[in-house]
Amino acid sequence: MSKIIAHIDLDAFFATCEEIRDPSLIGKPVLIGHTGRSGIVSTCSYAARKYGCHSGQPMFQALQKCPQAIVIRGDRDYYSMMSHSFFGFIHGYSKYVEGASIDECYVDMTDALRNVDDPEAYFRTMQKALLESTGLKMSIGVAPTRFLAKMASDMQKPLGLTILRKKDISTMLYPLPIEKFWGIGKKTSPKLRKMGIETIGDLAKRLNEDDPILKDSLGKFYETIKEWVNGGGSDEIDLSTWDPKSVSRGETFSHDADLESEVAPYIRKLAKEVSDALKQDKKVGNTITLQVKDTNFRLYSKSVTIKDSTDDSDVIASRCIDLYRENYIGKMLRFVSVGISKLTNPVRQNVQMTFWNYQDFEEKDQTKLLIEELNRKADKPLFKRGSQAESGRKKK
DNA sequence: TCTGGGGTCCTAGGACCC
DNA sequence: TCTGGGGTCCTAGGACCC
Repeated sequence: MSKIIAHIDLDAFFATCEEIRDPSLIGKPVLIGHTGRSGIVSTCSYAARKYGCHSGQPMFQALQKCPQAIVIRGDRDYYSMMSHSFFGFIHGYSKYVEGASIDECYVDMTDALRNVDDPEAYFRTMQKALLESTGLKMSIGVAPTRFLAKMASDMQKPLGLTILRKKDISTMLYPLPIEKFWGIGKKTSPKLRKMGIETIGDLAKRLNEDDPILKDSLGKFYETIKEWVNGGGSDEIDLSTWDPKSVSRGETFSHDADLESEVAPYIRKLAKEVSDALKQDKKVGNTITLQVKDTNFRLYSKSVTIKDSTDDSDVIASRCIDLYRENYIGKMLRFVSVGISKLTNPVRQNVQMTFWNYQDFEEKDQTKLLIEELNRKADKPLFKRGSQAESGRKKK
């Protein structure tokens, strides 16, 4: 018995939030984003889309297409508050909700629909209830797997409802152009087109023929999507709360720069923001990454792994400035970002605490006894090949 | 026409250890 | 003196998504 997975996506979320706050905007072309140097459209209303505006577009270009558009900078705090009410609303229908971004989620509706005769009517009522209570519009894709639900929610918008059953894959999914496939973007799709793959159906055919050339160019993704196009793949909802694996902040300069004296203040400011974010999340990290973009948009990335994990803004900034200095390329740059990864929770430092105790014992010449004791207590040996003990000993 | 900023995951080569 | 394979970690870069 297959599950019923819904992928729910809010339509033109940021723009709709603005319409809710200021109803005079309803029906007008609205662009969310900033107008400054290299500003882009992050979302736009459906009225603006009629003029050829779309997200990711440079702002000046959107304004050329639609000069009368209303530009709004955007208000992350307000949008995240609206996002909370959306997630609260969805939780009223199912406890199996996985947030995929600020405006989209996967929901296991199997239990919720157990005694429902007309699922379509049920989802329509749900859409209406959200619209009436918050003003938000959602498009829903319903399918037996996450992938199919995601593809389905995009088939009709706004306020769309698409039910995609396994038996309908060949008529509903296969005719779509390859660019619509989730996970195949602007680099891979032209490659596939060169191989004669123009639709998702073409891709499915080649996958099922076990095309070795295709396999070679897709790597690990090959096996995954082979399942997907045949109606397989995950139908699990991950209920764990989001646990960031990296934190970064970046900024485009007000004018191109290359001198350390110009770049370093940006690095310090961004390092402070990264540090604040780490502290708020109660995390520390030990791989520090500096990224810069040159004027040709080439991205360079340099990183260093430090021994002691940190959340300190001075440590992060000085490591990044070192990286900048060591790798100075003498090119004009337009963007810099500071990031940290290999994050851990410093609360979980029991292992280290035990280790300090271990040092006390060491002085009493009971090292071996204690290591044995610790290893007995832990599922796995705490000290692998003595390496952890080595690095810890130097700490003093 | 000239392209933001925040993330995730994958790949591939080199160092080092056993 | 020449030989090997596997595992893990680090680094850089790339593709993709929202």
